[in-house]
Amino acid sequence: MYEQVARVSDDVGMSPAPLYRQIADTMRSDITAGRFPPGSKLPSERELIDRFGAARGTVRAGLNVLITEGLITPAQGRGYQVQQHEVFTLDASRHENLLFSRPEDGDSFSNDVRHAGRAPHQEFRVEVTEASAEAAQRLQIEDGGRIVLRYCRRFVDDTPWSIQATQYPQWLVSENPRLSDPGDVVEGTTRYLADRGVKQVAFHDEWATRMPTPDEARELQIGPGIPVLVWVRTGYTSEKRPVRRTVTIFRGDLNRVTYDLGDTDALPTEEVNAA
Amino acid sequence: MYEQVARVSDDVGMSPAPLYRQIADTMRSDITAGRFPPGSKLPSERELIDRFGAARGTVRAGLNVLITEGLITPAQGRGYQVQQHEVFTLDASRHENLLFSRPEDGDSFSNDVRHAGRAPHQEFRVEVTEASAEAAQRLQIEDGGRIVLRYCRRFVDDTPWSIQATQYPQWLVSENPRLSDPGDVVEGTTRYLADRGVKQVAFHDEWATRMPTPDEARELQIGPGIPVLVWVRTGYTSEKRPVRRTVTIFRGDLNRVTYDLGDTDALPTEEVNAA
DNA sequence: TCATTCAACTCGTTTGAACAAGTTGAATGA
DNA sequence: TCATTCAACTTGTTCAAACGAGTTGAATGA
Repeated sequence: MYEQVARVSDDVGMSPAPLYRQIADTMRSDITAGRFPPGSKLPSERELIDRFGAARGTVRAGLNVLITEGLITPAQGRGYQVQQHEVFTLDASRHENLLFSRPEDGDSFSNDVRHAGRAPHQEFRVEVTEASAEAAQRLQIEDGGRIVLRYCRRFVDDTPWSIQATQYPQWLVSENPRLSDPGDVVEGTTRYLADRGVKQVAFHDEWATRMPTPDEARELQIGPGIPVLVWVRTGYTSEKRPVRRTVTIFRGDLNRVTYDLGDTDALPTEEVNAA
Repeated sequence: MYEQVARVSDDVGMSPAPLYRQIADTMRSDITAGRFPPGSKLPSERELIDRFGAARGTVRAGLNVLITEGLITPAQGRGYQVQQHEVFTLDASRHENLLFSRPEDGDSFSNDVRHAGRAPHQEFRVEVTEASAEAAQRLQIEDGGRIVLRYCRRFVDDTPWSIQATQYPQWLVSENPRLSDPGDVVEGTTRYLADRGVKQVAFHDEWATRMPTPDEARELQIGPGIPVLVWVRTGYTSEKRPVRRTVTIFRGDLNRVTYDLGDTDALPTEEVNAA
């Protein structure tokens, strides 16, 4: 009976929200209502100061809320712009079928991106290090054993997309030297290994999200308010032997992941999964 | 030839990093180096003002960087505390085997949480609405058709863990009325449906990350710097018929997800996957 | 002993000012 | 015409001051 009264007192009886939050709330609903569509420019701080009758610091505090929510991006000299994302979807469960793809198709990233009509680009770097305790455990090698780290930073149309670090145990690299080739392995490393008899028949995937470290934010060119997706895939051979551990950091605003599970015949043949 | 000179000028020749960023960088490395372990308190603003010789606003700007990185949390009157996470791992691929579990085990959430020695708690709410265009398409019903929305907010030891909204097409609820029961379906709704002949044999999962909306931040009790994981699972029967679409919002700092793919016999039997 | 009060601490909000630095487009001059 | 300059914008950084509001523990008093 007093439900509505209680609600009202939640709003009215409480001390009013601080001004900077009112500014944030107002601008947020203006954005989500479409009055400032993605890619458009917000009013300048000067205009907002006049509109809300607030000091500059207060206006900036309000805008900062929206920045940390990933809604807007500031640019010195140019104003604030509403974020516009273009989402790329990765089908992680399809990747287990990668071994059956044709070798001339190239690696799956370039493949997917080109299929979407975009231009892929990759940078590689290879390092040899000692395995950390965790890496050693996951790759089932002795503590402090050698591993080869294969870094890869990926771009789509020159926009940084993901950074990847794959750990291979030394014994595997010795038998498959192209893994330590700092250049691209055109057909993809998984395919390369499979062709040489090291078939990954099972994967353990882990997904998490967090804010990027400063290094990651720099490499992926993302500012505050944009989280990253962290993907850790461990690949196993049929002898239960782990052969690689890949850590991929995705820009959270640009990427989605899908898994198809169970009797895939029961799934719609043509997933019309527009975001 | 001038490569190195350019590099040096990037570091030395450039104007020094602004003071608030120096403060952020210093405090960040203090934290990551373990000088302020998780759960410990940072020096007060007053102390940092003295240590860095900066104005209070500048110190706060520095700390704000760490807040939006999810590293620290401020509390009025109590100071800044280094974040401490306790991560809960959800095995999403195991859930496809849920139908073969024993009915008396209860739903999988309560199950998992109790298995970890924690106290689960759930709140339910049910609504009947018209399907949005997207919902109608995904659930393969006519546009504007009725759907039943089943909300669930989950807690672990009274900490908000996730909020979930499941859409069921009206025809399914008519045949299985307990779906519109605002209370808990003890054995889990998937199990309940399976027992009544509606077996979900395939799933399409989508994962994404973003910053929470203000509503989500309130419901999950998370502040700036903590992203959410968004999980959308669509369940299909063997007749290729979608029967539900579940959207789950997880606190990103508390949750991890795993998938086991491929020939699971090749995976280590006892996953010692400590974070 | 025990509950209360309250001073001294903490962070939260807001103002106003000043200068630095990046961007843009119009005016300028070759 | 075309490149340059520069004024007038934009956001970025920093300072100083004041008051509000939550927390804590020691002093106080019953």
